[in-house]
Amino acid sequence: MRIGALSERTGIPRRMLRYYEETGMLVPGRCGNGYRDYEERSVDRALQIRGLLEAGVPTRVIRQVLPCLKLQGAIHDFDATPETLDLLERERDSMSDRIEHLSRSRDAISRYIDTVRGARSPERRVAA
Amino acid sequence: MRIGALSERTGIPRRMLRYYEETGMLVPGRCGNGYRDYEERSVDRALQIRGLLEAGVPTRVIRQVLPCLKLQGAIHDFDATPETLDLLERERDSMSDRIEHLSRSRDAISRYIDTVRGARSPERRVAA
DNA sequence: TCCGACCCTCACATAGATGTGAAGGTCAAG
DNA sequence: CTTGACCTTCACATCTATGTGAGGGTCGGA
Repeated sequence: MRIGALSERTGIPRRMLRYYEETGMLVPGRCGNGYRDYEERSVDRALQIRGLLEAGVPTRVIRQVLPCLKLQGAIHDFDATPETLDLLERERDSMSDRIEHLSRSRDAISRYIDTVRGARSPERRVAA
Repeated sequence: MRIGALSERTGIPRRMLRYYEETGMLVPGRCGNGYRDYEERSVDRALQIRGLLEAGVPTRVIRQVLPCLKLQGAIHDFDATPETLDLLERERDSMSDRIEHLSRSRDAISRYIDTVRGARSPERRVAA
C-alpha cells in the first residue's frame, strides 16, 4: 500500500506519515522506485500512533513503547533490558496519571452536560 | 498566597503559572503592589490544569472546560449556550478517545511487563 | 539604609508536531 | 510521447508549551 492509500484510509496527512517514519515510529518498506510500501497492519499502527500523539505522548516514548504493543501473545522479548523495563514502568504510570486526569475532567463535563440538559428538558428528568 | 508559594506547593514553575494566567486558565487576584494573589483553591486548579495539559488538551479547550469543573454540585449555569454545550460534548468525546488509546496502550505495556517479569522470576509465576 | 529574597513585565529562544510548497522522478492512460 | 496523478526529498513557516534572562520594583530584617 502506498502512502496516499494509507493516508486516505486513516485520515492522517501524508506529511505526518512521513514524520512517523522520520521518528522511527512507523517505518515502511520501499518499492523498487523508492516509493514507501506499507503493510496492511500499518493502518492500525498509524491510528494507534496518532491516538497516542493526541494524548500527549511524545514520539520518543511511542517509539519505545510500540514494540511491546506489537506482540499479541507472541513474546519475542525483543530487547527487554532492565533499563527498558524501568522506562516502561514509568511510562505506564505516567499514562495512568493522564488517564486519571482525563477521566475526572470528562466525568465532570458529563455530569455538567447531564445536569444542564436535565434542567432544560425537565419532562425527561430522572431522579439524581 | 503568592506565586512562589503556589509554585512550591504544586511543583509548577512560576513561568507556567503566569502562562496559565495569560491564557485565561487561572487568573489570580492582585495585591496592592501588583503581586499575584492566589486563593487556596488555586492549588487544585493548577494541578488539574497541568494534568490536562500533559494529557494533550490545549489551553483553549481547558479554558472552555474549567468553568464546569469548578461547580461541585452548585450549578450556576454560567453561560451554557447550545453552542457551548455542543463544544463540551465534542470535548467529552475527544477525551474519551484519548482515554481509550491511553488505556489500551497502558494495558498492553502492563501485560508485557508482567509477562517479562514472570519469565524472569519463574518461582513467582502465577498461572496466566 | 541597604541587602536579599521576593515579585513584576517583556522578550527572545527552544522543541515538538504540523502545514505548505518547490523541484523533480515514476508510471499508466490517452 | 505527453499529460496527470502519484511519489520523492528538502526546507522553511507556524503554533503551542516551555526555558531563560534582563531590567526593574517591593519589602522585611540586619
